[in-house]
Amino acid sequence: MDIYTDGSKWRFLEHKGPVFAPPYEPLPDNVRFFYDGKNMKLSAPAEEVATFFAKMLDHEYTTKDIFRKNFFKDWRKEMTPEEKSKLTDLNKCNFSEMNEYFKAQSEAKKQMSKEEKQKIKEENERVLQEYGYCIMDNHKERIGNFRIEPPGLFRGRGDHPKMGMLKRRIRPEDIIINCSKDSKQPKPPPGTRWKEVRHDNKVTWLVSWTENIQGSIKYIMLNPSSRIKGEKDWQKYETARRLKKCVDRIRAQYRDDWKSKEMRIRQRAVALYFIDKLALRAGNEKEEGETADTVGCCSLRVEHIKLYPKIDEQEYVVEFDFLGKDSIRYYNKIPVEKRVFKNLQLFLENKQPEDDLFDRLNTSILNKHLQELMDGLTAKVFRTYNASITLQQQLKELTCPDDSIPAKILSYNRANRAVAILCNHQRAPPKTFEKSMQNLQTKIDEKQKQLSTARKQLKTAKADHKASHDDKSKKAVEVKRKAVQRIEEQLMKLQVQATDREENKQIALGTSKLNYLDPRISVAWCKKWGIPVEKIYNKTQREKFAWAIDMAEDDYEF
DNA sequence: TCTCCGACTTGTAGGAATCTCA
DNA sequence: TGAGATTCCTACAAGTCGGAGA
Repeated sequence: MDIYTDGSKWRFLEHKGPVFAPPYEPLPDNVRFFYDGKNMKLSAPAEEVATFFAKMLDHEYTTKDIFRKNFFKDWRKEMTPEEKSKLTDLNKCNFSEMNEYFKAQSEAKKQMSKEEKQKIKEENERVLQEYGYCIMDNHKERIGNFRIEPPGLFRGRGDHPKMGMLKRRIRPEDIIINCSKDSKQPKPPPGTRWKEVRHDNKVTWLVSWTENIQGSIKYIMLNPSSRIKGEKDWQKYETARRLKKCVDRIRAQYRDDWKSKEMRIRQRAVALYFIDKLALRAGNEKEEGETADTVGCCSLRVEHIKLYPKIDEQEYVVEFDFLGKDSIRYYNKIPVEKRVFKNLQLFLENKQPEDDLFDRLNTSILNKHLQELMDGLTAKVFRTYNASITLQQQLKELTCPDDSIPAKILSYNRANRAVAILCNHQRAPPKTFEKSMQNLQTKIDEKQKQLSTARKQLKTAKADHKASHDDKSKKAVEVKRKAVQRIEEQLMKLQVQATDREENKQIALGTSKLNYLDPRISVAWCKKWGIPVEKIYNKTQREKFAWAIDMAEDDYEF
């Protein structure tokens, strides 16, 4: 599928390098910091780190012990010896003037005149034009993230042991540039130099640096609309379609393996069943103490499942309760085949809650096995496959040919939602959720009042007509009848909207749409039912899925 | 076989931009 | 016309997976 057969990703690559975070601007003298009630002027490096904390004062993070502890430890490293000896207790630090200053700043920004805002916009556009594009082979391509991450306090998700640590400022000396030999090399800012300039066309990134919290590498890569990303995306869905062709065979095989004499094979087969049926992630091992304690399928522990031989009229029920990626809770209670249940009981024997459920299995073993079953098959392909096939099935099931366009779009959202639920894509309910539901309810109530008034009027009109039997009263009845009908429709629409919103309260549709659903299914559906593709994909999404919009006809089958 | 690292995909939060309605 | 609601978009964290090296 790659355009080059030797594993190289490009022949020519030219870009302008990254945009660095603006330098620190010291606070004006009237913005004070207090320690133990006393005003204290901080050195510039200490002040900068203090402002990171001050900006977050309203955030829950700053109330967490680990965050405070990590922050204070790293902050002290930036202090002068004098500051270090004075500032020994974070609880005695008063950042409130700083906090108010930044709030005022952002307020002022909002209040800027149209002209000032326009000027900023133009400057941003200029930077985008200069740094936001590169030439890869014969195309000008949009770069994804050409700005280097500014310094700040690390915000890990969930119970992250490193939250609050200082993310240091990235300098040109930290930066590795990747471009082709025959290109015009990006220049480092005056008086600085790059860490390295290399010409590696086996990778797709343009710029990289090592981040100081986990020691991992960060990259600048191309935008999803680029050829290189689009082709990879297409390839991903083609792999999932190949799985469709052999999934029955694979399922039969793992069901058979539930009976294996070998423990490792039974574990592998049960894990694969979960990955297939429940769309669980693979679950790599993680270094303890370096990250939040989260798991996927292969790293599930005894404490994450409960077995019920019989509960609520159902037999062989497994209850899952664990924190997955981004510390999102996965909770599910499902009946499984008797064999799976018996195997799980076996796996649990003589184990402590913190022991691995699949002690003879890891992602590398599982993926090696999958590779043997199908070329290019890995655990995550099941998620892609099951998501896409579910969308296709649901669309078939839910779309009514006679429905209006809004009703069809509602069906699309419901199909999308089924996938999001399968993949456990949750979101925090929007802060304004209750209020917006209330507003909608008010509208519904008003509509209902309107309806009952209209119905009364219809009744009166009917009575009038019965009494007079003239044409005029007959027409009046018709008019009122139409009015009732119209209001009924409007009411139904509002109610559907309310249901849709309620159902979507804790579900995030974006991730599945962007990463799991073969866009050709959606494009074909749009073409088949005459729905403008803009109703399904916004501008960015259409750019990302341009390849699919070009490619798919109305009869496309995943 | 195990560990570590590099490259790349997937994921949510939150701010910016845009829309909607009084 | 401006505030609040909603949608879009970016930032960047957190996964997956393959391969090198011991």
